[in-house]
Amino acid sequence: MPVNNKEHHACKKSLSAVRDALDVVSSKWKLQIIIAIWAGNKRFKDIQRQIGSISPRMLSKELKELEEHKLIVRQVYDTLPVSIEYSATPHAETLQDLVDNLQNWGIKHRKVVLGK
Amino acid sequence: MPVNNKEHHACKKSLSAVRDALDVVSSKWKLQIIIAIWAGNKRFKDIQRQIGSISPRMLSKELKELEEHKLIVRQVYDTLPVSIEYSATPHAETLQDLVDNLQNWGIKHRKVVLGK
DNA sequence: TTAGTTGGTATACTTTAGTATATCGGTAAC
DNA sequence: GTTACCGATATACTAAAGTATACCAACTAA
Repeated sequence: MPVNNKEHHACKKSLSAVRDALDVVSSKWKLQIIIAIWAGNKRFKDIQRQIGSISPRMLSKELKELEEHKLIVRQVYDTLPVSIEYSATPHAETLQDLVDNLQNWGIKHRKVVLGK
Repeated sequence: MPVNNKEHHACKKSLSAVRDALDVVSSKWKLQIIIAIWAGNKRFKDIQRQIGSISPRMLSKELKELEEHKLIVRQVYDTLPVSIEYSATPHAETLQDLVDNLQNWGIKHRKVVLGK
């Protein structure tokens, strides 16, 4: 990689944007939760059962953060008792490409490290 | 995002590859170190000075891990005293696209969260 | 002779992420 | 009336990541 290369410059210019992306994508549970919701699980307990190993504390915390990040929405239905449904936003769908890229690089990387 | 969607399936199929990529990319220092090396810094102290805030302990640890990941190589020169040079491998260059994607998603994401 | 550079290591600490487990008020089914 | 489900919260803990600071032997330049 040459010095002052255009791509190098593009890479260096903003690691804070990279950090923003990683805040979402690098946590142990956030992607798994979104995937569980994409798979049709809307309720707290459904998501918890789908993932299997997440504690209610973490699920609660991560759901709140995902909502703050506008990746999911929490809807309260006026039933008795109230029921609550989580759904993924269109913004969450934009994660798909990023996750694919991470995955593909991960596969390539493993081949390089393990000597193909 | 519909259930049983092809893209959804592709996303779910291997979160472990995503984890492999994140092992490299989500640490506080690894990318910064590679960027410092790309910028022409080859020696331990040069890299440390370039980054500015990294402790020698972390730099040492991260350099070792980057070498294990085959992203950099450590060369020992038979001078007096011995001098050591780090350089990035071609494999490290493949990170460029991934980092660009993370960065672009991060920028998009910030716009969404802050309401454009 | 003394101060500084090099490529680190050692020890101890804090901070962040994640785990484990018990509990809650309300409701519904048996 | 008791047991279980729902959507969580509370408290306490462990583990992983990162920080702070001092130090080292070998060498060099003033």
